[in-house]
Amino acid sequence: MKFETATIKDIAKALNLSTSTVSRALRGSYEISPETKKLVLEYAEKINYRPNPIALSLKERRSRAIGVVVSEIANNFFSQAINGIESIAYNRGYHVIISQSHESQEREMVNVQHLASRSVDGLLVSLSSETTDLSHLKQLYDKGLPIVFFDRVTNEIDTHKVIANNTLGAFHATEHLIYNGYKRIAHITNSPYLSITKERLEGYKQALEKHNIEFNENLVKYCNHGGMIADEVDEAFQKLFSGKVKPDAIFTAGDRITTVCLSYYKNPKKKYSDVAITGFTNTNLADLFSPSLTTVRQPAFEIGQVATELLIQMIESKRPVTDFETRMLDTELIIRESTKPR
Amino acid sequence: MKFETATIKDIAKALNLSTSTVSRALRGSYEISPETKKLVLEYAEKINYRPNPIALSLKERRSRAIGVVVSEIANNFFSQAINGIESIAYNRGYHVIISQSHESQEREMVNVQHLASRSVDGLLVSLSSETTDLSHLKQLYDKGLPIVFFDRVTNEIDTHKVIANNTLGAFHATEHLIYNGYKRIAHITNSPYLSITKERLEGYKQALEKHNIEFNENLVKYCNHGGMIADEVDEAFQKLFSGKVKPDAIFTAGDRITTVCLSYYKNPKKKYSDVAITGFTNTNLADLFSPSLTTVRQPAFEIGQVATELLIQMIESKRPVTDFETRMLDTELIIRESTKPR
DNA sequence: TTTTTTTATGCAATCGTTCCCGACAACGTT
DNA sequence: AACGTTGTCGGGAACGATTGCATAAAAAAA
Repeated sequence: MKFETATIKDIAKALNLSTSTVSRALRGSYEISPETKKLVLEYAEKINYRPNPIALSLKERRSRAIGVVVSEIANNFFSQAINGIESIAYNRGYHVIISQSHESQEREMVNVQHLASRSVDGLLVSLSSETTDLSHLKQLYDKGLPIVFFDRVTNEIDTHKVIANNTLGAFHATEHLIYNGYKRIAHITNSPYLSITKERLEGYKQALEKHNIEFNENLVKYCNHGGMIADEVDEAFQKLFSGKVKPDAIFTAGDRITTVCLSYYKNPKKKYSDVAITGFTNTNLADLFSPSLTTVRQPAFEIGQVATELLIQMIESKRPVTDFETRMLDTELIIRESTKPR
Repeated sequence: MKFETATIKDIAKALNLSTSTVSRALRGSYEISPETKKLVLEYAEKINYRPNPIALSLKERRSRAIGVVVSEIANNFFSQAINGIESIAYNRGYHVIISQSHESQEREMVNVQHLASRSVDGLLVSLSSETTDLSHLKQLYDKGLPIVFFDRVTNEIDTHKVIANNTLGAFHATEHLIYNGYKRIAHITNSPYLSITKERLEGYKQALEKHNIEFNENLVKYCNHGGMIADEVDEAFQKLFSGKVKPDAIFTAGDRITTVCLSYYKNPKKKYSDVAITGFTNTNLADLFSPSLTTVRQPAFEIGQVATELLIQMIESKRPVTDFETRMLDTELIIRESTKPR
């Protein structure tokens, strides 16, 4: 099945003009006489002419499209960030092409390759939890493809980065637990490769240190796929509560981990009602859980916006950008029942 | 900032061959001698040559991209459906470009225009709740752009459609409420323009009729933006409970409406504990609510898959497709606490 | 009337790729 | 020796749009 659109040639033929004249008339060039211009414009309108963006891309060597690579759009943080990305991109005349890595380095590489090779003008990337090898991105970046990282960033590539203040967010959440009397605070977190994991762990440690609570390695559990595989969260949870020293609070890092944890937490057989729980998540259903969930909320929409602005700035810059910044946006601790003093 | 990639010309020049020979060697044409082929292939590999998809699109008059138009990716149903779409599309070598209408006819039109004009080979559409005028889609469809509707469909365009069995799903949910002793069952639903609204209302009515409960117009409230604007759900809720005959159960249609309703339902000031609640939603957090929520779950992933298969079939068909089908997939009623007998 | 200037238009190259032809060896057949 | 095959390869035209340059006709200046 083929889909035929009117081209500049059709107009030229119909009006007995050359394609150049039509092209210029369409773009309102002063060289074209008002009558011809009017003729062309009216005919173009009549047959509903639209310039072929693909031909334009080829000519101008740009596609006016930006690629987004995230792990899962079903994750609240990312769907909100994408809304932020779109809000800026569409206003500036850019398409947004979204692809998901599903936390797999393999799929991330394939998607990036797919998006690159001149079909996008720039990339907005949040790394998968599996990613340790950045050569696929580095190669493209070195060739001149603008890339901005957001949320899950890397130090291996020197470019703009936009992140939440994860360390401070984790610090506040942990300190909040401490203030409410909790002492054995477990931390279930994402893959240790991720920047967000390191930053949040750091905040967690800082809060413990400030309040003279000794850091206990055994209270930190890593879920290498960010909770995408429920089993790994299950295992982390089991291990935490099968040890000698059971935690009296859980601090989770990551949307998926938080909700999956909550479902174990609500296990009807075992009672965890003495255990406090809080975590990073951007769900807007936290009020509806029982107990309602204390959350660390990231400014996802704004992160998406800022990252997009920086990327478009890079794309449209005449000279290579060499001065890079890392924008950090504050998180918000929303206190609800799940962390109240017992 | 510009991003340079190696082209077939670079290879030709380096190897002192013509572009045609290089092109043929790369595609493994039998006309090229094994030695030349090897030479070209090795050099291409060395400089990491990737064919320019834009040039290919222009030449082949197809982009190997399909456009998706949904109201909100943050909606669980849609993000799951998109996963289904992707799973098929990527395997068949198609890109997926997602755009959101945010329940606005205006934005839907802009996005569709943007996606069309030869930059996508076909469209997967779920209409916005505001859409009454389909001329933008009709025009493109008549020109030969393959379109498949899913979830929120229309009769005005004769093409493939993929939907959940909304009528039966609504019927089962309503009947379940009736079996559990509820009699004054309210129905809070989406915009009356939408196919899903009509179908679910129909199922609701059928269940009432079967059990000899008179249909009461006042128990049905419409939220014209599918719950995107919390106020309209608020109003619907208020009206239902300010009347003389208060409902003893609520049946909601739509992800957003269901969760927003739940938050009013959990209003700490007013007590709705006698009121049962259930609705269409694809959240996987229903277990975590309090009370845990009885839901009608749609096979979102499968709907996305089937729609994509049908679309690609249309795109790749040599002759215009004239035989259209409407695939209907079963929903699943998952019974939890929120509808238990009181 | 002739020359210069202005105005309006067309030609052709370009972007990267494919593919229809045509070119031209090195054969084998008559 | 003349011709047809076969195997390799290059030339060049597309695909749709833009744009520098050339050029025709018309208008203005000489």
